[in-house]
Amino acid sequence: MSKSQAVLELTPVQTVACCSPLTQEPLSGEAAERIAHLLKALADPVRLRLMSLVASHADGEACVCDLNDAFDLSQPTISHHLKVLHEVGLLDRTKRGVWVYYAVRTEALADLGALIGGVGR
Amino acid sequence: MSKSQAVLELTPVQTVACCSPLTQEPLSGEAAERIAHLLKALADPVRLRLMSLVASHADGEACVCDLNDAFDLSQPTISHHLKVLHEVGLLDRTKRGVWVYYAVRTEALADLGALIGGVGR
DNA sequence: CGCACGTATCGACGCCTGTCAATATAGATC
DNA sequence: GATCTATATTGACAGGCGTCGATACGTGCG
Repeated sequence: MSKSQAVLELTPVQTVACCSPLTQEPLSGEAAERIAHLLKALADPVRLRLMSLVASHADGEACVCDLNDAFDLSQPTISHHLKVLHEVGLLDRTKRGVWVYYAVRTEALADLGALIGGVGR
Repeated sequence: MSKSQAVLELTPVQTVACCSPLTQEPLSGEAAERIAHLLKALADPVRLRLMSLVASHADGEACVCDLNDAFDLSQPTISHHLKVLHEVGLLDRTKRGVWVYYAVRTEALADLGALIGGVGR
């Protein structure tokens, strides 16, 4: 129950970044669970558009208020999707005053891409 | 209702292989739907293990009977997962006699990886 | 202090999906 | 043709997930 192991905290992406490409050797059940969890976070049209919106925004970060306007969805829904992406380590979160800015963790995306695509590192 | 447009049939991977990386420009809603559909196919622990099992099998293809044994799941369930992977174009299907062999479409996986990882082509 | 505004959390609802048992289909063998 | 084996399909059920409205939290401002 204690959350005292903060020293070893890794985001889901980080626990996966080390793995060899999908096609190199049979995946352990545990590794498969971790990767699937990560992919599920990305496997939603709204979240994909959020990632690409944030990434292609000036300065590589975007305020939630900007993102809300890009969709016909309620604000809590967008907030929910951003939380999912942040929790797996695909988005960074920064609060400045009342506004919250999200930025894409480019190296996390790259690791995931390499894992799937099977390109060496 | 007619299935007479076979000439233009593309697997989901093929309709997506052309796109620029996620981070390059904002995704259209339609493109996001297509990519999400693809990623959903891959975002399951059983299907990930199936892909890696098939890929690392001798000759790059595996018989369904081999795959069944690798899981504690019913045969219809494995068959279902293989169908999902085949339908989006990630697995090739070949029938030889009574046996069915699946093979990984490596270039499809590579395209998807590049799309996510953002590496140029 | 009190209010307005940006963002997050909560609870509920409906749909999608992974799983199974039962059954169907198709090829091989006798 | 009858039967056996490998794979696919069907229908049903439970749990997961995307969405919303309502509400809470927190920060800046008058």
